[in-house]
Amino acid sequence: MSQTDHVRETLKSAGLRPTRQRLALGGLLFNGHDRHFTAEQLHDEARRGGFKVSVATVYNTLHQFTGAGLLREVVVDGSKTHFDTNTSNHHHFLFADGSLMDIPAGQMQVLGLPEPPEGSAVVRVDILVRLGRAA
Amino acid sequence: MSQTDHVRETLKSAGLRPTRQRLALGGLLFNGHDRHFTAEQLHDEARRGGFKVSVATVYNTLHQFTGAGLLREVVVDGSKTHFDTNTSNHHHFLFADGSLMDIPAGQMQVLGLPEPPEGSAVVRVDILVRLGRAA
DNA sequence: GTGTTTGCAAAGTGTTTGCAATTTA
DNA sequence: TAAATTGCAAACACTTTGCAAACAC
Repeated sequence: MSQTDHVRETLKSAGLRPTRQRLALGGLLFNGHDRHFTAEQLHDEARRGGFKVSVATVYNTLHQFTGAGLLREVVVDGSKTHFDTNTSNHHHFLFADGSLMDIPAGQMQVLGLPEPPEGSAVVRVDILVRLGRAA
Repeated sequence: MSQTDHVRETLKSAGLRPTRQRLALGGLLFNGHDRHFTAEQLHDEARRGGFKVSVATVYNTLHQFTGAGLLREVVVDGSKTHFDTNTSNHHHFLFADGSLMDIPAGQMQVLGLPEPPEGSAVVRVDILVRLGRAA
């Protein structure tokens, strides 16, 4: 199965029409490698690769992908929104330069988490490990 | 010691001049209760209390307070910046309505955190427990 | 064909900045 | 009086929206 077919298949199973733009952006994202990126980075990458996409479409597409469970948003600071192609349960290292690295949740465990207040339930636990230069 | 004197003292020990604006905003914040708020909320609160401060000054002041270690920023989503008067080591519950509640770090422990990559060191670990309505 | 998607530019948020006027020490 | 701080409005960065044209099925 070609890479294009794989993306086409991914979109179809997510209920998204395989438009030219979605195929192009999906081709950059769903290639087997986990990656972290912002809308701007993906837009730049697409244009450098010769694909003409508007910023608005990149944003729309990323939100559609996220809504379809193909991407996850990662909140690391107030400015840009970061997306992650790894949608499984995991956490992150945040490097001093702003880049991210996944930490598989499997090897981690949080002890002592208090019960959430009456009427609420835990939806997700996000752990962000902020890193600096070694001492 | 009056509340005003307490704020004045707090500012002085942080190396910040006790200007009218800082005293007013500090008075709203450093009253013994831990609170979470955004710049806009604090600005509204100040004006409702009859104090005229510009948005720019609220932002400047919050950043000065943060730089002086009197406040902490809490990242919960890409939109607004949240500030926290609790500067000790702790984590957060994020309710469905966007409000926050502190979780003392003392009772918590994270197991299985991998070593940070060569050349970097852990600066801080932030845990955000996202809550929804109970099932 | 018919409903969906795109692109553009304009509007919207939240936040920062430049600079003259004001205030503090 | 000298240096720090404020307020305003304009500038900013990122993101969303409205709507006609283009496209997928």
